Amino acid sequence: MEKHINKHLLGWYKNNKRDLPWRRLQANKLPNPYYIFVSEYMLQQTTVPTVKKRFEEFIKKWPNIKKLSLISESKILNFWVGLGYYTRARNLLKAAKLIQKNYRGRIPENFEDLINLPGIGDYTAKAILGIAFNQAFIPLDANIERIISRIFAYQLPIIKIKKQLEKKSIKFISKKYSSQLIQAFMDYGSLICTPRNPKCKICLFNMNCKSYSKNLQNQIPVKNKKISKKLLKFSRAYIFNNEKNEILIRKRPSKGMLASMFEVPNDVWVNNKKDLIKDKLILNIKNKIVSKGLVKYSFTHFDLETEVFIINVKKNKFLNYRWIKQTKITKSGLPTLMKKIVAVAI
DNA sequence: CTCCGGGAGC
DNA sequence: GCTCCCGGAG
Repeated sequence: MEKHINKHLLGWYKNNKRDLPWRRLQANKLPNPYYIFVSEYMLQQTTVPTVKKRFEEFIKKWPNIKKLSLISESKILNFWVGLGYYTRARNLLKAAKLIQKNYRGRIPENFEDLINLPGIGDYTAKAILGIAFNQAFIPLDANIERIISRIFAYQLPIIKIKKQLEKKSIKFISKKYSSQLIQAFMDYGSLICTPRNPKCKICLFNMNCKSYSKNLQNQIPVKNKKISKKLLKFSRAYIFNNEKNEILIRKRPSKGMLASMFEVPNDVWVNNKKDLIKDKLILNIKNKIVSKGLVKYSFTHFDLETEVFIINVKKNKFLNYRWIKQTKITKSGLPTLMKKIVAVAI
């Protein structure tokens, strides 16, 4: 059955593959390993459409490991703005520096070396080996997990059946066409065997799908049991606007949320509104402070509600701070939350 | 507006 | 098992 499904997938892939910039084939009929390496970091917890917009920009700036290995962390963090999960950017840069130093700039072609690089886990190591080097692996991403759990109609959350999925996935591995098959699976999951309302009617191997035969395709994969309602936290943010229409920003601590990213001054995030404590910068301000409304923002494990204030100040009262022009906010190194906060105020 | 999808580190 | 963001769908 696995061979039969693979054949359909490979045939389908020929005519239906997504045109993605990191997939362009080299003379050896495989993609550029550096492109796969970079794209897999970007694709962790981030959807293809978002990565598509940013990948080519990245490659233009840093076209190979060597170029990338020479830059500083602040450069890559500044680029990463809007992609989120900023640890990925730090790890990508660390990995590039290690590859330049220890492997003369060549992406390692074996599992051991890859998985020891920062930011590369089981999935990413197998994805790089399979897609870029055509080695016989099946990386279990959300698409492939969904397809396999539907084929076998597993009625438990993915997290509970990782072992079974891994075992089943091995039978699908292709020695000869590994690179194409992996990408075929992923595209099929993204376009046909979709998370919601899968297109079972036109699926090429619906006769092999236990979920389809039991009409369970909309229940599988089973959702992870509900995480209790997200915590709501509170903050207040202060837009210091100077006579040149510039806004004061500063760097966040190197640990925790939005680590080392820029921010506008804001109070420590607290669970109860009444526990809010004014940020040091605002304490001795006599100028008029005007509320501009609320910004709600959702993180992985809590939501944040921030009241935004604007204060007109003189630039020379705030030495040792960075300012950015109001007109340059969208292109600035501010993470998305901070851009939304500024947008409410101006 | 709410909900949901998407891997690694510790 | 908890911590890390953001965009798109409904």
